[in-house]
Amino acid sequence: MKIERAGDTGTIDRRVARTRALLQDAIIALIPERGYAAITVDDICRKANVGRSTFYTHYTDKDALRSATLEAHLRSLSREQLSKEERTGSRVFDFSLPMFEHAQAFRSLHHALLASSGDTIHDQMRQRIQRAVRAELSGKRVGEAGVPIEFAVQFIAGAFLAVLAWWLPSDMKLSPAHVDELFQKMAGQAIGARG
Amino acid sequence: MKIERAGDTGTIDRRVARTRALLQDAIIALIPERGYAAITVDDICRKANVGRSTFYTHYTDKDALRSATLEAHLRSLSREQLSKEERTGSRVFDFSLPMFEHAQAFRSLHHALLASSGDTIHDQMRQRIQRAVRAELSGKRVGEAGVPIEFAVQFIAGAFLAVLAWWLPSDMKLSPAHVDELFQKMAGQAIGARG
DNA sequence: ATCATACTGGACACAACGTCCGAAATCGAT
DNA sequence: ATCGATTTCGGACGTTGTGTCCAGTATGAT
Repeated sequence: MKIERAGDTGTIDRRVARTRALLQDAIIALIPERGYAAITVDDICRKANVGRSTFYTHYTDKDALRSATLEAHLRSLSREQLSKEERTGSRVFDFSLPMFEHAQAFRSLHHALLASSGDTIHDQMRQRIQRAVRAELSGKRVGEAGVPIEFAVQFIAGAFLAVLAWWLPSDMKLSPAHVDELFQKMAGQAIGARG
Repeated sequence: MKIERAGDTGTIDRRVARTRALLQDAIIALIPERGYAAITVDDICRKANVGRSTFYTHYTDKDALRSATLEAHLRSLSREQLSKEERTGSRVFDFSLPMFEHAQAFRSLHHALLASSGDTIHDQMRQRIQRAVRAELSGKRVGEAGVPIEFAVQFIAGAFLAVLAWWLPSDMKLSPAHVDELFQKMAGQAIGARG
């Protein structure tokens, strides 16, 4: 599978393509090693065998490189999806399977971009929520079984955090009780609780 | 409501308590202004009217301060929860309502700690997923209604990302198809789709 | 072969970090 | 009120990483 890299629009000097590919590969290789936050531009350049000044002719930032790398891969993913005919069967969401498959194929990439984001805060908060969910879920048996408890924990905790983050800056048009009601409803249905 | 701050164990010199409180308040006030990543230790100290060298006698890092601040608030939250008797009614999860309420009361704190995490990657990825979910959800009408579509989008997208992030580093004992099946099941139930 | 373009490597100023110290201020206890 | 212990202050220091610039060299396109 050929990965298109950021900036492939139109004809491009081979040197440019080469340099960008080297840099993108380098940052992906580096992130699992020491975590994104700890990486310096110099690290990337040494790994890629590219002059540091060259880096700045392509990307303004470490962030810019990361962003471009992610974008390129997501683009190639969408393209794959479009080429396949979508066989919507009993499934509800079509986007997820291709994503899981792509994640498996480009494991190190996804791992680099998702897991070790170096975001301590989110991790701290997330662990707290996960513990709470796990505690409540271990009592009730989950759904009609077949769903590993840890999967359900991740599912619910992730949903909760997303909802919370969405609700917070929204001027709180919904009351806490109302948001909670919505969350309870969807979460309860998700784990197959009898309402 | 009195917030316990990190390090309140035992008797503490007033100066220490004062300094830590000032620093914690400062970082919370600062994060919404320019985003966590852009804040420097010097910024925090100026905002708090605390000498920069003093900062380092209490926290090793900007991260350490942030972490301690979050930890202190979460502790105070758990304490509240314990003091109230838990009236488990038809609700499935007990942790969520207190969390939503706390989030409303300490809005700026939560907003500071959750929303503007400065994590460009997650945001980029998340927006992509949200778009996909929104597209698929706008077709099918959500559940038995009553649930705003955007709420459902956040819920599902958050759950998906959490599951993906959990599955990735787990050596992939589950196949993509299997993980997807689990996800489809819970997500489908969550939006009240007939299986 | 020639020209345009990209890469190099080193120098530069700058910003922020984390450490250290003596002097001043503040606390807790007598 | 006094005194010893502790904390805070402010400033200086070396270090690291950033982003810019330039002149010289290498490489691709035609």
